[in-house]
Amino acid sequence: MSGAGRNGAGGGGSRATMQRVAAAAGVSPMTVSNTFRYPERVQEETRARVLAVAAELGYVPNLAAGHLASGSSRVVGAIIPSIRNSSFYRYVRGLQDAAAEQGHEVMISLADDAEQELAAVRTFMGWRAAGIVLVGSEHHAETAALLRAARMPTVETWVRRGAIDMCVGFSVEEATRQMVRHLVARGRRQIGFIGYSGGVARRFADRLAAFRDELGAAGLAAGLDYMAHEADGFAAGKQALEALLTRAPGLDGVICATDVIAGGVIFACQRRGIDVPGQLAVTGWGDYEIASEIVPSLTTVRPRTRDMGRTAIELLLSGREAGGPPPPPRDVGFELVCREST
Amino acid sequence: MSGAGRNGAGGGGSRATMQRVAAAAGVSPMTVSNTFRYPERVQEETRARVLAVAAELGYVPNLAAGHLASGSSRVVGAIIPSIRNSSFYRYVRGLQDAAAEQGHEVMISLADDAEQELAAVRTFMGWRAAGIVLVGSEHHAETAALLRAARMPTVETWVRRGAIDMCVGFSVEEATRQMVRHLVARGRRQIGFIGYSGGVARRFADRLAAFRDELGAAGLAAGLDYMAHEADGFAAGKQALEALLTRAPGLDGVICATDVIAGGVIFACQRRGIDVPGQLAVTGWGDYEIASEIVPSLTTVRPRTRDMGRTAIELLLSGREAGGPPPPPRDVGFELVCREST
DNA sequence: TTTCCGGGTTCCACGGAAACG
DNA sequence: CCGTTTCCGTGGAACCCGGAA
Repeated sequence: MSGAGRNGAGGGGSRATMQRVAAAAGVSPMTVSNTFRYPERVQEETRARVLAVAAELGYVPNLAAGHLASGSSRVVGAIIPSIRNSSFYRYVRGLQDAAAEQGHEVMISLADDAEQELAAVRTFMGWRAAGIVLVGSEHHAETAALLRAARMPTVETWVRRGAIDMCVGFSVEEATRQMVRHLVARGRRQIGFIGYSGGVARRFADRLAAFRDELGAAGLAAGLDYMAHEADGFAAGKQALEALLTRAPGLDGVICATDVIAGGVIFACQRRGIDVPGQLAVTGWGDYEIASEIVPSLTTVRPRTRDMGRTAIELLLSGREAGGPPPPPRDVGFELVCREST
Repeated sequence: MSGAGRNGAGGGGSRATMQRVAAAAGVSPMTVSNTFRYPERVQEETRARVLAVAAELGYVPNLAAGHLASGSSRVVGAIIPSIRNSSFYRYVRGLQDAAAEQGHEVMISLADDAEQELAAVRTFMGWRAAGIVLVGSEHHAETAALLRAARMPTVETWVRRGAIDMCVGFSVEEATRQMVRHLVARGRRQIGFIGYSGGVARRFADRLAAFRDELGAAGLAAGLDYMAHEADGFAAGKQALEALLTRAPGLDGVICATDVIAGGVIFACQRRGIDVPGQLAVTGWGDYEIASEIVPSLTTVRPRTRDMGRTAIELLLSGREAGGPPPPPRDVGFELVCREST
């Protein structure tokens, strides 16, 4: 750790403070402060001089000090489980755009499991973020306790029932039911479901239940499901397809928990010479970009991820009374996109 | 009660401070501080009591205040241009893992253009981050000026020549040359190159030059290249393939700037009935997961993205003397992965 | 403008208890 | 047996940088 100087010298590098800039520019510290926070309050000439000196010294106002003095930080923390797929991209863009409109910044932290998520929550709380956005409603017990005890404004996304504070999502049950009805209407009779096991498994529990329920309602058997290891993306599809075909050689439809799994299924079908959708109908989830490009293109669920991001910020920065009841869950809806694979 | 402070604003909601925790636990603020920063200095019994009270109040030490007081932050800012593909995932994991080992946190900010990148740099500098990691060497002029003036430790990644401070990457020229030689050795004679235009175009300039140079060295014509619009992922491949085939109906090999473009090319070939690799050899870049799963699987370049992330952190936290010369660029290498598509 | 914090850390002083002579 | 040293947990004072009255 290079015990660099007691103070400054090493590390952060920036020795520039408001005082120094003020001295160098021949103005008072207050003027420097105003130059950055309320430029219109400072005469143009003065402002230009201050900015020039600041640029020369590499000075940027110390947000930590500002935050401490003003008591409000303009940072929103977003914790996401993975950046491997494009729907999170749109989601994060939604967060950032909406936050920027209100003069806030979004900081992102990646967390693959509940443990890491908790650590990230601690950090954001340490920064006294204006709010925190999580994905899903499965968290470390301590995460929920901490956020609630601190009354940190929190939004859980991608789910319709939050466990902590506010939430925004869409009905995965309804989407799953529509998928099943779609396949049944296309004449499919032996339909399987592929999800992920592991830490994210519970995220798929509702879908699996809806899948079974709707199949039952259609008078079809509902025992065909397979949970692939979550670390496998496309490979999960291959693995699952093999398992399902062993159990049900007459399988003629498969509902996948993500477009990536569905893509893996399609690739596996290409290798095994199975015709999609002739022999097997395949559906995905998420409407990632690959869904519209793969051959055959993929029937999938398109959630309004960008809206979800925007709505999360809206909820977070709505300025609800601390202690007041949380606003009701928001539903941004989804859309069934039918393509060649069914 | 909620608006305890002079300016409520509803903000963080957390009114828990060290003082309050100390009072509630019947100890001095110092003991609370020690409990969190140097647990071993505090007697176990006292520590347990403090932690219990802290949990109850939802108290987490205020990092802004801490950083202000100590003059050093344990945050590394990473700015990445996109989270649409899996190589950034591994890269970010590398950053986070390495940072965690040294007790640091990585905060991520997404920036699609130089303007946004500069804003993110400002924010991280405002928080007095311990260091900043950027992607590429194409930045806003002010970005470089600011970072240098403030002596902010900075690492540029994915490139071998940095413009600011330190850098880590691998030789894209050498990788491109190997690709070309690989295709030529496979008997290809009309080889095209597909990259992206727009803001990221310059990132591909070196590759394009190496492509032309190596083709020339092989005695082949090197006029076949196409820059697709960067917003298009897979679709760019389709678009580019059509353009190239129009110009060169005998096209028998194509080098793509990313696996996603290559995937798009393969999908387009499937639609047009072009046999890959029979009629057309296709190569990608990045070894995203799809490369090994798509049919046919993709010959591609596998950069050591995870190592790149780790190395970036290593450089950043190496504790170099402020003002000293930056360490030489680091090369983490790459690997040519040959698969079915060639 | 000046002054006074905000919330925490660093450095050092304090005092009780155990160990030593 | 008592006085003194050592150790260690705890608390006090002086800041860190910028915002608001």
